[in-house]
Amino acid sequence: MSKSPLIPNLQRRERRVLTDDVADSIREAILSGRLKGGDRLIEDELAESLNVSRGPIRQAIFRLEQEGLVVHETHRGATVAEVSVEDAAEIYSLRQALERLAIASACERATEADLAPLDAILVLFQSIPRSSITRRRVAELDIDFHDALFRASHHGRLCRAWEALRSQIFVFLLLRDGLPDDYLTSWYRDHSRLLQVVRSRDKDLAMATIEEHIGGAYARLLEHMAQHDVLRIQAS
Amino acid sequence: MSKSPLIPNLQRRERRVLTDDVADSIREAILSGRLKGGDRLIEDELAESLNVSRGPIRQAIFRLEQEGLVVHETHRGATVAEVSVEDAAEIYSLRQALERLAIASACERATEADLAPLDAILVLFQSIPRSSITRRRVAELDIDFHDALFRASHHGRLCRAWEALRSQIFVFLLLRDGLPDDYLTSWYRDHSRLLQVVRSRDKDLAMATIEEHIGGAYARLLEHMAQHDVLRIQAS
DNA sequence: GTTCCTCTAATTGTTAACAGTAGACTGTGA
DNA sequence: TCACAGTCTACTGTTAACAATTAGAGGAAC
Repeated sequence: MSKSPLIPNLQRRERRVLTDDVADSIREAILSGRLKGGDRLIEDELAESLNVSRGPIRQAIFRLEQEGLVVHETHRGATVAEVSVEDAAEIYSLRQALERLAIASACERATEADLAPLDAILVLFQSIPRSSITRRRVAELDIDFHDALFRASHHGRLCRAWEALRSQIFVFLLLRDGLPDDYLTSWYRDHSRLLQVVRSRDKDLAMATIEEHIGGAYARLLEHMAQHDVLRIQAS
Repeated sequence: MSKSPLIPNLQRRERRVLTDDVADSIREAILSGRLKGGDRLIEDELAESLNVSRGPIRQAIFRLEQEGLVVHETHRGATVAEVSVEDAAEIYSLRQALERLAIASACERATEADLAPLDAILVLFQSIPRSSITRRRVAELDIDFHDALFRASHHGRLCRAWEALRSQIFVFLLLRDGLPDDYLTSWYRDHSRLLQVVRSRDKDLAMATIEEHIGGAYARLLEHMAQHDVLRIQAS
């Protein structure tokens, strides 16, 4: 019962509501591949399997639509979004525009306290034994790093625009299966370089660095999609 | 490539649903000033005055939150968003990033058919007698013009990011009361220049032009907010 | 065989009643 | 006067039943 010791940390824990849990469940089902592109999301089915009524389900679907994981048509229902090469182009070009602004704002406004989480993620990454690391774990750390970067920009609306893209990027990060050693080393090098240019407070350098960073990620994604038939990740 | 002349205007007429009407009503109430920053949006009140149940009201509130016109807190209800000078900085910096990408994409991908609406808006603007023009009408044409520009970018996700910002920009456009003649002439000159650089297909020139365009709008807004106490548009 | 219609089943949109929470409002004691 | 319980009220979160819409299966006309 005493979930609040005297004064633990004044973090205002935002109250969780059913919709939050439902959205998390469905999102996880999509990201883990249990739900594939094109699959229909039928409110009654979800309601029964998650043991809630349709109200929270509807709201969760609406939220996931904002995240770009779900497509909803009036009177016709919602389906899991399918991603194509064109979607990748949209997602990464928009991402580049957003991250450019994020890193520029971070150069101006980030405090050392804002940058500490970025350091922490890099340290955490290094502390994971290479043998036990997974594709999913790297993807999570990647998203967490950029999350922290957006937060360091102190730009609420920019963060929300990023949140509308984040899950879709995560989908792409999970596409590849292998984790070659050189990828792991370049991951660390690239991200610590990002943090370094923020600390340098050189906006132009920072923007150029992150443009190359995102551009590189997009190039690798395109290459991967060309090799492994991209249509596989669409509805079969 | 004629666009299916057999069946003329088979625009996919999207079905309207109660939530759409409710969202329009509340949005209009906010934009027209009937609802002011800080005002509470009480579901029962809105439901009764609009003669619908709370379900559609709730969905509409979440949609307006997505548009940035409303702030919602769990178990605490929704209020009309208040805008400050800091919000203006966020909105215009994000807008600049989005429009930069939009005009660059439009340079690459817009067809003449995509640009026709832009021409039409300019012609329409010129056709309105200067005596009967209103601040609101100019604001609408302004938003319509940029709407069409985003559509011409053929970038769905970019359009959705713009939609999350559009209404908030509209609020700022309505702030000023006067409509000096030189503003009207510069409005036309600036926007026809935007259309012109898209037609030139010179991405760098286009991005530089729109950066100046948005930057100028932001500068005028700041000046206005400094003169007329900005706090007036917050909750009194 | 094809085209059109009708009907039906599945599924979403809407409503109204119920449950739980946060903040205001009392009254009490120093 | 203030601090602090307990209670109350107004509101949001949730549910389940009802209404409206769509897609598809079958059947009749040609």
